[in-house]
Amino acid sequence: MSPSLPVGPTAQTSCADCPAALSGPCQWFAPCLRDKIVAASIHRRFRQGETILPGGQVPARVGIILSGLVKICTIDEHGNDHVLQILHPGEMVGDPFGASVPFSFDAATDATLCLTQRAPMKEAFDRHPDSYAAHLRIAMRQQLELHFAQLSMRGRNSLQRIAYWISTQTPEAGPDRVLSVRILLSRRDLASLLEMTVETLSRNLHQLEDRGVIRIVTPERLEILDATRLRLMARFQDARLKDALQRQGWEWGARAVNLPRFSARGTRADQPTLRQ
Amino acid sequence: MSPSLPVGPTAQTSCADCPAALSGPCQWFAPCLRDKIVAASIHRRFRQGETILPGGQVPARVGIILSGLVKICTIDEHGNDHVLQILHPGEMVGDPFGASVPFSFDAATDATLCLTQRAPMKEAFDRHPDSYAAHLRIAMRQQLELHFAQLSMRGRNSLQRIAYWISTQTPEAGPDRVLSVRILLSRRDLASLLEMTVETLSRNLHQLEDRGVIRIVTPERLEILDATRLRLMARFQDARLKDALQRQGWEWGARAVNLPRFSARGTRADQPTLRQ
DNA sequence: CGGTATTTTGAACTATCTCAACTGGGGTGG
DNA sequence: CCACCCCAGTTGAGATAGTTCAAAATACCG
Repeated sequence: MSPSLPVGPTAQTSCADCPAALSGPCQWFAPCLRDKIVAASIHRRFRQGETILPGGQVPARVGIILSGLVKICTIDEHGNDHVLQILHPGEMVGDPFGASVPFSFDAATDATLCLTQRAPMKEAFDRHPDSYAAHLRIAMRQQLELHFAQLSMRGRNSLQRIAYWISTQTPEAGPDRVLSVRILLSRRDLASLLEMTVETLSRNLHQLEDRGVIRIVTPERLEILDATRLRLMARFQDARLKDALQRQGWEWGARAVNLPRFSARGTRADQPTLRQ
Repeated sequence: MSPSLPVGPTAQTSCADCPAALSGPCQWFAPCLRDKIVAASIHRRFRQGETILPGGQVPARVGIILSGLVKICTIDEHGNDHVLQILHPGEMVGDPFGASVPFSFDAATDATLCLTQRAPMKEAFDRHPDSYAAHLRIAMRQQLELHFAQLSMRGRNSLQRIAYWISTQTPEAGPDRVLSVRILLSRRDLASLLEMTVETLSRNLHQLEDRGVIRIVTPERLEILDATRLRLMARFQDARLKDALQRQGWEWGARAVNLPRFSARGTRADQPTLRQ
């Protein structure tokens, strides 16, 4: 078993169709290190509702989601839990550096995870400082996603939030090119994620149906009849964001918007930052 | 100017009382690199409401907040902006690795920032891979804070949210040991941050006063009369979280809570993860 | 089929928003 | 110096989205 072989025999079967193979941490490491990690990995199936990692724990392993959905949730003092975020295949459960997160990670659907011992992974990180940068990028991206999720709630009513959520789901194109979305989450989880009661969720879904935007085939299967109107209702801001990304060449403090009463006051003296 | 000198003459005045001196990125680097960065830094004052960094820009500099508060905000299509997060002295504005963030950073109060050219800082990061780890830790902490902020909204009514916000502020002990809080944010910003209108904010503050929990000395100065009741109203979960952190020795999938219909079904066959 | 869990519907209730008017302090200009 | 203005903050009253509680309907599974 020479260390130059990319993957060992056990790994070959495991990693061939791994959704994290391209995005996850496994590919940051040199083959020899990767082998070690793979050797320390196990696949494990979790049933819907099962707790994968309870809050406040520092687990001996980190997990990468292979299939299914994982919900980050917190249980308040009344026993009702709030879904904060949904994690998809390829994303990580648990911090590889051993930080304890005070939220519980539960299987939102039946799910399989690739569990890796944290110790060898930590070692691999230390030997490959580059991997820190890679992991950092991912962390920043997740934070950005969180900000967006937060944004998708602000100033939106329940109908708009559902419309938004549906339009973020990647639809499957059916036989006659009808776009359909499968709701993998239970009504309870989805309602909690979208900050509303199951009742309003149900009512609003049917309101969307009444307005001819979607069709509820079965409770877990929707057809999107009017994608444009759906996005309008969701107040999708793609356009605005793209615009923002295109404006270039900004410098610090070059523009002041939203001036309250200071507009006329104050010295415009020191503007040390323009150019370079 | 030998590279072994910890700080150059310009820096000495600047960095002596820097709030980021202990927590910020400056202290991750070796003195010689730090000098270079300090040489490329400028202090700059921003007035309340001034835009420090508009959304979607990749600035040539990153800033560290020295004093004042910075709001991360986004302007929706109707022109009203939503405050997503408040940054405090010591925290960073702009990504040192040049990621463009689609949110605008505005001065919530008059504020001073230490602006550093991104290029030399990036260089310092690359030469000191350890600094990646340090920065990663900070990123994770910020993400955790975000999750908490999100949590502080869920399932809470406006009164509870204000109570929560007040109890997160660090109070100053007055002369006769009366705890007082200075509200640096405008009502508009605070209301936006807490997801309510200025009217409800005002009403709820006065309701807290009527209930004898706080006293509104001036619109921007509160006295906390009953800290215990305030925390109760805020539904502070410190206790629960501490509990969670104390439970140790957890392993993956050892416990299943919240079992829906799968409780009786399914094989309990493969539990490959216990011990080690 | 029969029992159970989930989803949907209904109707009363309530927190929050909206719109509009009022207040008071600080700065401005006569 | 005083009157005025302007704006942030406060208060009031009506409108409404969303909750709550309760019950019916549907889907799921042995």
